[in-house]
Amino acid sequence: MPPRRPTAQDVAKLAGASRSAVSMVMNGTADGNVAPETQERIRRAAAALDYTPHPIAAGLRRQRSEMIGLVTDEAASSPFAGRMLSGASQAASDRGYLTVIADAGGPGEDTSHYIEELRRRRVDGLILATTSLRTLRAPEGLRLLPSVLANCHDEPLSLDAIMPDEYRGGREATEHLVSLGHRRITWIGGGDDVDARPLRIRGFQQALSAAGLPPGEVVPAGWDINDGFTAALPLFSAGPDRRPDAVFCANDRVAAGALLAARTAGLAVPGDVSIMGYDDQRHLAEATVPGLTTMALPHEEIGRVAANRVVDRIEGGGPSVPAGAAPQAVLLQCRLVVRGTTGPRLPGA
Amino acid sequence: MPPRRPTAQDVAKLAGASRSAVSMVMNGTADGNVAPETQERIRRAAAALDYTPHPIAAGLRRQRSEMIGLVTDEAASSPFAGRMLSGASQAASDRGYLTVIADAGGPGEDTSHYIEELRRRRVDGLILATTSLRTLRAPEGLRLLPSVLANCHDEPLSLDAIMPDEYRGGREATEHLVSLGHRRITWIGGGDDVDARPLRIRGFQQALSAAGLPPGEVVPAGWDINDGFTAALPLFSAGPDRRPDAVFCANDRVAAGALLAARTAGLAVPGDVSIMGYDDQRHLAEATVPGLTTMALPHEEIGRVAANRVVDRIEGGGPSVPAGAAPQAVLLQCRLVVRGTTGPRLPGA
DNA sequence: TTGAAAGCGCTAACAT
DNA sequence: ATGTTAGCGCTTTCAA
Repeated sequence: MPPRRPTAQDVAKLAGASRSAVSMVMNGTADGNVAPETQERIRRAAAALDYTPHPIAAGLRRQRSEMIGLVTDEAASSPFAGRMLSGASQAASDRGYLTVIADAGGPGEDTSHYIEELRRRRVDGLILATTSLRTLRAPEGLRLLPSVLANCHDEPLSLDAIMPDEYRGGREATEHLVSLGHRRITWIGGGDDVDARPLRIRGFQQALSAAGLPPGEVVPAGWDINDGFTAALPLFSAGPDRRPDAVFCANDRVAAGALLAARTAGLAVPGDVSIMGYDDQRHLAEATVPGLTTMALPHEEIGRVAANRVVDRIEGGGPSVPAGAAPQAVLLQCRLVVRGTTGPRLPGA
Repeated sequence: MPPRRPTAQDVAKLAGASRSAVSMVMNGTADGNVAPETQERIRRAAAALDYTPHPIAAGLRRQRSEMIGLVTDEAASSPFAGRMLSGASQAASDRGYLTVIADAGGPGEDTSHYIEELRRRRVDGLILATTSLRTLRAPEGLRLLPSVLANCHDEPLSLDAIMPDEYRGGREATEHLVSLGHRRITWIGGGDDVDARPLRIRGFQQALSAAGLPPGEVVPAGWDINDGFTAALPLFSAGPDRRPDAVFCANDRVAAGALLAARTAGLAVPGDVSIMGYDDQRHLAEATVPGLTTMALPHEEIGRVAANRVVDRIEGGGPSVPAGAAPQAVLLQCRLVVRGTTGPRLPGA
């Protein structure tokens, strides 16, 4: 049974001061209101009793819970959700907020029920985070308290949205390949179901064009290892003068399949062909032979930035978007992670 | 700005009843204390005002927060953490509890700081969850309120621990291979750094022995794709009469490497050799060609069971372990997921 | 500079 | 069967 915890009253008694003095000392509002030596006695008494203020009582008084809610669509099935959660909870904790979570359990699931539940619990702010980048209609409940969208946005933009800069990621990944001397670069994979794909492809074509190269070929396929394998095998089986120098894969799983296809076709990676992934999926990208070069999605940072922004809003005191200020989409940079699947083409190849 | 929410007082006034009657109606303790028609009026008034009780105020009065804390060691870098979080938060929510999270950020990190922080915030109970199965020294703070360990345990057992039954998983996976007619089965992978490995291997040997087969060969290696590849290649390159019928891999990444090695060695899977994984790592096991047969770790269920047990303890009112009752280790079954990498050996092979 | 007092919104014991 | 009252532990205003 939890032993009874000391209250501010106990501390006041031990220090020979008043309850309010204790409160001020604990909240840092004592200077100029409480004599320094009284402050010191209070601090000592608090330490002696191992006193910490009761946040629920304080919250009741202040009408704040010092909690932010994090609603996810499918934390369970994503290898990325953990990074966002951990980034957000870290940042929230650094600013004195607790993070409470609610997971809808699936990508299509309605999150508004969870949002209402968290509102009922009086969270001070909300983050709605999706596992893969998407456009959605923001549930009305979000508008009733400070909130931001993470890895998703609504159209037209009515709430702050924190997202990866997929366009720039696509561009910089391609620039990496071009800088290695590759000229014939083919895009592989990805269906039309994910918002990120067209952005990455636009960046891809943009980089090629900026380098004075013709548009790259785009081979559609799914998002899984076998899709990458199936799509890449015929490309790699073509003659040396007809096959690509490099492939830019829609994600790391597709890249893993392409890697497998290269091996099957008897091509050396990166000697004969370079392979670029996307996502930096943990326990996959670093676990292939050789490790995948890839663009890392900044999930942890997305969580961090989203939490900080919500807290800013809470402490700024306004609703999600301050009256007069337009909601903002914040694009965070993806990070190039160079491992073993990209390199210059070998002369002999 | 959040519009001012109605209070029990407002509802009482509108319904022409007393505050306490409202309280009882909202808490389901009204029957026998409040006249049925008054109850009905109160319910209607509450609905009209869109009233929901203020959980912080209730918590202050009841000395309960209706929150459980979930402390993880490295949610960010594990593909499995999400499943535990989502199982736990789902179960907690079903029982009226909010889940608050704190992530230590790394496998070696000290969690006691986070446990103290959550205790300070007056969570009613705690779950300490690790990303991979391990033995640890339970931080003292856990003993001060209802708590359980998830995916880990202490030695000697002083707290309830919810874990996968790795021994049985190893046994049943092996039984699957044996039932397909395989006789020469080799274990591949896994270092001594993970508690799960010896258990899985014990199950493996136990199943072989129960089938009247000699002990299986154990080839140590790491836990990643390249480790599996490196370890499997020489095995698969041996002559048909010297190579294994099947390999049981320490985890799915090792199995993915073994699959690649089989392809490199020119072996058909499962025609020439069957490959068994472990973990059911999302976006890997189902994404290889063919999909990996594997034992799924019951992470979601671990989260669910852990949360339910904590809530049981909270509502039972005792400390982590009721006086007199021994702490309990609960082993949850792993689930065999048959995909494409296991099957009978083809006659011609 | 200090301390007393009034709640925050709710629940539970008590009086009617 | 109903309403009244006394806090839960804290913050903050106001009077001394």
